Formats: sequence, C-alpha cells, structure tokens
Amino acid sequence: MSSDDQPTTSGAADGGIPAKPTLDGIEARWVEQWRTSDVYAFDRSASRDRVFSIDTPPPTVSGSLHVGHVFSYTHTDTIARFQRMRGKAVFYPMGWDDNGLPTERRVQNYFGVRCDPSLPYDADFEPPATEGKFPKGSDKRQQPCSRPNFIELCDRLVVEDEKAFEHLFRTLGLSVDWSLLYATIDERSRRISQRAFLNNLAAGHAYQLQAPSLWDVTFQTAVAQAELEDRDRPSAYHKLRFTRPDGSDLLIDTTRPELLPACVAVVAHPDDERYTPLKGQTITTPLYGVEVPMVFHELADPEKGTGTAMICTFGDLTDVTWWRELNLPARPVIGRNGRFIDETPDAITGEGAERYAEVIGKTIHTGREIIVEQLKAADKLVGEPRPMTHPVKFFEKGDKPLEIITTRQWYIRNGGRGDELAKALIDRGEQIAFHPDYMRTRYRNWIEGLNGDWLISRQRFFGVPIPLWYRLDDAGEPIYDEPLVPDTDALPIDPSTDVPTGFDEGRRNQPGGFMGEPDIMDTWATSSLTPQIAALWAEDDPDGLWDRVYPYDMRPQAHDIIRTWLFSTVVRSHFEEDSVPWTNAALSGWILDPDRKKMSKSKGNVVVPTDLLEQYGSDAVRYWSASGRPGTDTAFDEGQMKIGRRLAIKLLNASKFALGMGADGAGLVAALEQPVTEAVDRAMLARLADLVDEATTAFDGYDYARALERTESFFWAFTDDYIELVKNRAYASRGDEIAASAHAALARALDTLLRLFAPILPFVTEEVWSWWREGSLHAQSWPDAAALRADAGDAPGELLPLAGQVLSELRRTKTEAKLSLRTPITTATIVLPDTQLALLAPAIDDLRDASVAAELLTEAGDELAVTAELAEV
RNA sequence: GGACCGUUAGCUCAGUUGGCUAGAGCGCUCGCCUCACACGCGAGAGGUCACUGGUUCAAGUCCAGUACGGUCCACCA
Repeated sequence: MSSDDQPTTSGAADGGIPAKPTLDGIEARWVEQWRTSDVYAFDRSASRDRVFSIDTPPPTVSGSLHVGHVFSYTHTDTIARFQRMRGKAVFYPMGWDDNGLPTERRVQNYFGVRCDPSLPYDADFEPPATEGKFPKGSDKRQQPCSRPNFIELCDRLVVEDEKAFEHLFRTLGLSVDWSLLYATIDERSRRISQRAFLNNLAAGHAYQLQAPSLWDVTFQTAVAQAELEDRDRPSAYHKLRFTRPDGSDLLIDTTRPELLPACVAVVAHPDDERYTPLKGQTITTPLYGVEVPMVFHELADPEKGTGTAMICTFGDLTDVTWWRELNLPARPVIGRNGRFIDETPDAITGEGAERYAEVIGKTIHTGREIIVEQLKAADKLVGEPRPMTHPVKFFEKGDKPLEIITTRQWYIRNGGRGDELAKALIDRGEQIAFHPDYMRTRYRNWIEGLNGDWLISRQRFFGVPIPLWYRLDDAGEPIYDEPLVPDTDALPIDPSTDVPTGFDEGRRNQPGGFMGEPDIMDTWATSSLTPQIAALWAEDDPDGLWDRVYPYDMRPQAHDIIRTWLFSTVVRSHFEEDSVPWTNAALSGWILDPDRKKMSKSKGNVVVPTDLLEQYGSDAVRYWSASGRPGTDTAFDEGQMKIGRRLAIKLLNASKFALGMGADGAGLVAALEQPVTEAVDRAMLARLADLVDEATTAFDGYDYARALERTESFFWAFTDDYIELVKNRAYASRGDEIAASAHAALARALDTLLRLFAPILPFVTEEVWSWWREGSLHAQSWPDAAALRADAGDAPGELLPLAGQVLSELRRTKTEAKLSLRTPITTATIVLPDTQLALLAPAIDDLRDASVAAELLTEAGDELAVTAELAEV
C-alpha cells in the first residue's frame, strides 16, 4: 500500500508523519511550545565550567525594528544553540536599551511634550497626544512638563516598544531565557550603574572638570568623543586684515569669522620665518581692536592659509590645545544654546563693544553674516569669501555642528590622556579572542587615537542620575570639590528628589543647604555594565549568578560599536574586576541594501523584518542571516531567503521519506539500534562523521556560516545521490536484510542532520524531530562523530562521491536523449581505472536499481566514461 | 594622510597550513509528472581567480607593489 492511502495527520504536534508536510504555522506552534516548556531556561545551579554565558546586546527599543536585528541576533542564537547541545548551561539574557536620548526624542514626538526641569511634578498631568497622534513638525505646541512627568511618559512608551521587540525575537526563534530580561533604565540597572560610578569615584577613576568640551547646541548637552562623526559641510575661507605693531596688515584666513570676538592670540609655526620676527609682539584684531599676543606652536601649519591662524575660544579642538598649552585667557562668545552670549568679553570695549552688541542673542549663522558685513564695511575683509567644503564634527544624532563650550562635566578615565591605563586596556584586548581576529586592530586603533577621558555626564533627563549632591555655601554657590555621596544601601537614588544624609528637603537649593547634581549619565555609562546588570553583580542573589557566568564567554555585537560599547565595557570590567568582561568577541557585519549602501532608517531603505518572517518563514530568514560570515557586511538578499525556505521544505520531505521506511517513525527509532552492514551505507556514515567534525570545529570558532555551508552541501548530496541510490533497496526490493542496513543508515543520518541543522533552522528541525522522537530537539546533545565513525567501520568515504558521479553519468544518458529518468536501461558500461572500479564495486547493485538498468557492466579504462543502451519507450 | 577589510562565473559567495582539468546556489539553456518533494527532479553552457613582478617542482592560496571598492581614524586656520 502506498503512503497516499494511509490516513493522514494534519499537524505534527500530535506526533506522526503528515502526508503533506508544510511550514505553515510552524513558528506560532513552536514559539508557544518553547515558551511553556522552558527548554531555554538557564540552569541556575550550574557551576562556571559547565556554563556558556553571553553578554547579549540590548537593542535600542525606541528605534524601529530593523532587518539588521534579525541578522546579528540570529548569529548569536546559532552559537547559543550549539553550545546548549554541547551540554553547556547557556546563560542567554535579553535586555532593552531604553535609557537615553533616542527615547526622549520619541516621547517628545509621540506625546507632544517637552521636559522643563524647572516645573514641579503634576500628578494629574495628561499629555496632549497619545499613540503618536501628535502631528509632526509642530514643535512649538509641545507642552512643557516636569522631569518626573517626562520620565513617567518615557517609562510608559518603552513598555510598548519592548513588546514589539520581544514578539520579533520570539518569532525569530531566539533561544533566550526571558526570565533574565532587564532594561537599562530599570531599577536594577540604575542601582548597578550608580554603584559602579561611586566605586569609580572612590577609586579616583571618575572625576569632574570645568573644561572646554564638545557641545551639541540642539540637545544642549555635552557629548563624548565616541559619539562624534565627521560630515562634509560647505564653508568659506575669509581673509581678515589684522594689524601688526608697525601698522601694517597681517592677513589671516578663517572659516569662522564669527569667532573673531573670541580671538585670544595669533599663532604661527616656530620655524616660520615670515612670522618669527613678530615674537613677543601683539597683533590687533579687526573690528574689536583687541590686542592679542603673537604666539608660536608646532601645530600651526605654514602650508595652510596664510600660515598663521587666529586662536579662538573655541573654534576647534586645536584651539583648545593651543589655549591650554600656551596658557591663553578664555574669551567665550557662544553660549549653551548656540547663540552669542549677552556678556561682551572684557577685552572688547568702545566701538568694538558696540559692534559686538549687534550679534548678542543671534545664532552662529546670523552672527557670521553680521560680522562679515561689519568686516566689509570696515575694509577688513580682503576680497570675497572663497567657498570650500570641509569636514565638521557632529554629534552622531545631531544635525548642527558641535561647538566647544566650557562646562563642568564628569569623566571616567579611559586611557585617553596617554597614561599607563591606555596600555593596560590595549593588553586587555589581547586577552579577548576577536572573531574575526582582525577586529582587534580597530579596538587598538581606537584607544591609540583617544584624545581625552570619557565624558559621561549629559545635561538631559531620561537616564541614570549621577548619584551626588553638593553643599551650598553661604552665598548659595555649590562646593563641587566635596560631593555628598549616598549610602550604597539607598541606591538607586535621584538627587533631584532624594535628600542627602543630614539634610532635609527644605534646605534644597538654599544657601548653606544642598543641591542635587542635575546631570544624568550617558547611556553608554550604563550599557557598559551589561555583564554586571544581567548577572546581578553585587545584588542580593541567592543563586549566585555572578560567579556562575563571569567573565562571560561571548560578547556578540556589530563592528561599528567597538569604539563605544565594546571598549567601554572593557574599561568598566578593568576597573571593577581587574579582568576582561568576556573571552570572546563575535562581531557581526552590517546589512547592505542591493546597492551596497548601509541600510538605515534615514536612507529609507529599511525592510520590515516581521514581513520577511511572515513571507519566507523564520528558518528561511535565519538561513540568510547565517550565510553572512562573521564580521562581513552582507547584502540584503531575498533570493537567499527563498533558498532557505526551499532547504527547510526539503528537510521536511526527505525526512518524510526516511521515516516512511519505518512505519510511522517508530521503526526508524528502532533502526537506530540496528547494524549498518552495507558498504554504501557505511561510506555515507564515514562522510557524515567528517561533516560532524567540520561543523563542530566551525561552531567552536564562532563560524556558524561555515557550519551551515558544509552541512547544507552534505545534505543536498545526501538527498540527490545517497537517497536515490538506496531508495529501491530501502523498499526491500532485494531483500529485508540489506534494506535494514539502509534503514539503519537513514535513521542515523536523519538523526544527525537534524541536530546539525538545529542551531540554524530551529523550527523545521524541531517539527521533524517531533514526528518520531520525544522531547525537544534543542535539548538534545550535539552529534558524536566517533559513534558514526564506529558504525562506518572501514568503509571508504570516497565511495559515496564516486557512486554519485557514476549515477550522474547514467542519468545524463537519459537526459541527453530527452527521456524520463525512469526510462529503463538495457545495458550500460562503466569505464573507470582499476582502483576506482574496485572502490565502486559494492555500489554496483544500488547503481543498477537507481538507474533502472537491466545490466551494468564495468570495464577498466583511463577515466570515467559511461555508455548506455536505452530501452525503447 | 594612517590603519583595516575586500576584489574568484551575469548576480551572491565558498575555496582552512600552496597540490590533479577552480566550486556552490541563483539566473540562463535544454529536458523530465521519477511510488519524499513540480514550493520538485535531471543535465548543460558560463571564469586569463583585479593587475604587475617575485618565491616554488607547483600560486586563487605565500611575498612585494599597483589599481579599484568599502570601513574606521586623522585632517577642520
């Protein structure tokens, strides 16, 4: 009786082999099964040597779901699943990065509010909009609210965003232990972040400094070096007429004429003989008539402009260097809001002061126009401005050039001041295995290129507060040098609402009282502690997770944030634990669109991942992801997803065939215990054992792509050649005994292939597993090459590809005659060298069956050739 | 300007210590309803491995250089 006549089972969850296997609905079914059965739960009793721990990247939940999430998180999941099958207790947490500026911006647009820290908390506050209904581009109608109200709205919104991410990741089949979930703004993260900061403070690794720093005038906050990016901007050289002591002109090119009132010196190279005669003299600035010293410094480039430059406080980082090293005065003119400040610099008086008055309160752009007009009117501008383009520093999330403004900020040491710390941190990099290895170079280059410590304070609202207060003197001025520190037990605290020991709320902001530190920490200052947060560092934890997982085995992340997340995490672990945070860093590439551009929201070329999962199935999308090698940028390619889907379907059908050999699969389970006697079968197992070794080595080296490629390659040869060869024998056409060998081999192969594919294609493999076996495939062990090799015995693996090659030749005789492959062959002759014929001998009977030949003859010859006489149709 | 990565079939990519006539998939061409699969199967065409030189019995693979593409950093008068 044929299988078509057998009763069918519709689904697979109830066991048995469906007549028409399908991928439809497979995700929902297994996601739910995995959710309720806890197959991915971390064993909290496992000792460190049994654990494989992963420091999962917490995605920024206020961003949109991106196909890049699917890509890189799949990579991590394949490793997690592999390690789990190798018998490790896998610590695989998920976190949400909801802390920081992206969430603030989203809340502003979603609810139509803006944070005004001067307002009191309003318990009945209702935002003007909900569910994102607030019309875009209507900033002026954003309603001000207090900081606590604003934070409530942030908390409210991230909950929604996090649900969408969890749904995506579950549907994708990530094997995370969801009970380990954290968020970077949750109470635990705030407590750990503050505790680590206080440790840094006590150890002298955190300090505050009143100094010029990069400042975003839109967000009105300081930013760190790691958050900068250069953008080409149109600009123009303006040649200004300064005056030498003898009354003659000194011409200076500048792209920032509006900073002329901030000019504190004129600089040239110490070897530049055009200017060395001016040593010790003063130069008079145009418009303002301020006398500034002529100074000399190596950084002045004789080739640029006229070879001399005006030093302003501050036009760029070189100005800061000159200002600091040459002990120049500060003469700031740009305020925190990016406008000219009200106070006229002391050095500017008389007519100059009247000119300055015209730019007070103006933006940089408008101020420049005014000053250029003033220069023209005073005949201090030589010729017309010459347009050019040059790179300008921007905050990566901002859209106005950064200014340099002197403010009080908090820093954490990171080796950026050229001390021993830099060397120690580079050495830490040597203790981490990077995958691929060359990524370590980026880490080292970044440290070597640092030009200052890590600025962690931000003048923003939604983040972890810096947990300090300051005493106010009798004049109401803060005494910054002696911050008031909270008790560790009290963490987390918010200094804007909590009160330091020995004070009461009534003395807040009063002379002789105290004030809270108004700043929060940058989001990286908290996310650099994800190893600590996920594993409950220094928390009250009866399970002792920390000692079971730290240092972690694996940090997966994208290569573009080596300079931020990877580096800052190493810094924190170096200080807290005197250790690397993890022993392996696995770097994923980016997704490129078909034009080879990085996919990003701003370019409008993002594909919604949930649609892809729906259309192709999760396994197919995972297949595409896993084909992107570690560290390699990968083209977005739906074609690869189609291929992945076909592979999954092929697995269903090939499995159905194999299991059909053993009556509902039960027979095939029994066949696992039966001996494999035929040489062809044993040769296949020999090849399979080699495959297991290759896949294991690849996964051990974090190369999921190679493991997939080898396994897939084997699998297609297995279905095309091996199954075709043994199909007839397996149907017992030549006797039960040799059929049993085929069954035993098919059972082993299916069992092994399902395990090998399980890390990449968890859904379809689990589906097939459920047809004939108990429990979850994902809780099974990784296949054992030695056992397969024992079954293979002395059979030569090369027999299989040779037989496949001969079978292909036999098929060709029919294809070239444009006949069906079922066409019988009357007589065929296989020509091969003697040694090859001897190797092939055990496969002759199977080849005869597979090619529907009445007679197969062999003949010695130089190379493979097949001739066949086909039966008349 | 510095560093790193890449350049193999029309497209996307393998090619692990140098080793027979360089591989896969897609696409293309020509066939086939073959009792697991037509969401399938079979066969075929298609490449001076970016270029130049070197080492070697042997180079896609190692070395030097060049070109092109990408990324990061620096450059901001």
